[in-house]
Amino acid sequence: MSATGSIASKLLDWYDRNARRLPWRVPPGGGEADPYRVWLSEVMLQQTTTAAVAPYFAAFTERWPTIEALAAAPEEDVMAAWAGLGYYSRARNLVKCARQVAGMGGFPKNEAELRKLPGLGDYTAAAVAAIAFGQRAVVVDANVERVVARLFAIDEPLPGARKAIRDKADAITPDKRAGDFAQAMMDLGATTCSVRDPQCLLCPLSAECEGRAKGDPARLPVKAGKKAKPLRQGTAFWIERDAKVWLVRRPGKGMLGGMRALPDDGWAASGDGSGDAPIGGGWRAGGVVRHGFSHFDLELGLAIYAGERFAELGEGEWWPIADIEEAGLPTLFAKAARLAQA
DNA sequence: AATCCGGGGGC
DNA sequence: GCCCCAGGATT
Repeated sequence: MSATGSIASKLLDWYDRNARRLPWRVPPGGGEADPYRVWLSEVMLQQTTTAAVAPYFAAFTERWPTIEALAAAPEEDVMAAWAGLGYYSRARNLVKCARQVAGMGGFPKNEAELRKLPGLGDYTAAAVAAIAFGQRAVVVDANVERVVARLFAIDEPLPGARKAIRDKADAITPDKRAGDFAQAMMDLGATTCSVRDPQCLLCPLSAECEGRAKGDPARLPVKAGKKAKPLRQGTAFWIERDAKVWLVRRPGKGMLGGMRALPDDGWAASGDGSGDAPIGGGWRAGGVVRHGFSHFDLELGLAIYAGERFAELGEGEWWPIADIEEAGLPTLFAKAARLAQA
């Protein structure tokens, strides 16, 4: 057997004995996967840990058991159900994709067609093709990047090394059991071949691993340096009347796009907020919320309304404060709402 | 090729 | 605090 073929068979053998049990996963040898559940889980798992996804996956599949059910749901219901999971363009694309696929009578079964669907990039299209449809596809996520960079001692820093890594992943991907192979690589990267502390003594590929042979596999993959995150300041406005609070809908694109929110002063990654309140009258300081986003940190001051000029309010809705949990506020504004009621 | 886009867990 | 995570879309 060739060296690359040996890697796949050793890994699959390891997977048969050590596969993680995950809510969206069919165990090895456990039968057919449901493409809807595979797709839904893969989208939720984009840049998101399995622990964070689990409760959302349970809630979504309970509420919308099929892609037809999801396709029929109002977009705002899906957005609210996604609240707290982050990267909200995923939720908008989820609805768009569900409606498209339901209209087509089901998911396309090959990678190239899957790749055309909204919210499916190179990774997700390959993962669905392999896991849901058993197609041979080269599935490369952050786990696979790490395992492959170590296995072949690839020193070039990411993201420049992407092509070399993909080529090596292609070379070791088997024709059969491509879905199990992909999940096995991810399990290996998530458990044994972990970021800080690779457990080479437990690894089924240790004999083939060039990174281990060279010593210090934990240094791989090498990553380019990151930019410093700027600190931005902004204000959110708590306007309360008759046990209700004034909420707005954020624009469809950009930060927290399409999500329900407190009115704010236009803070952004590129600069501080204006400090301007949505209506005139008296305001008092209600404290500060600190929140980290992927590319900047935010200090969000909370201003609490003490006036009566409610007629000046523009577009929005009065939301019962007792039901604030159901408003689907992203975490930043959920924190601010808790502060306002404290 | 860079940049924008969330949030939470682990150390 | 810092790094990371079953990435995709846009520019």
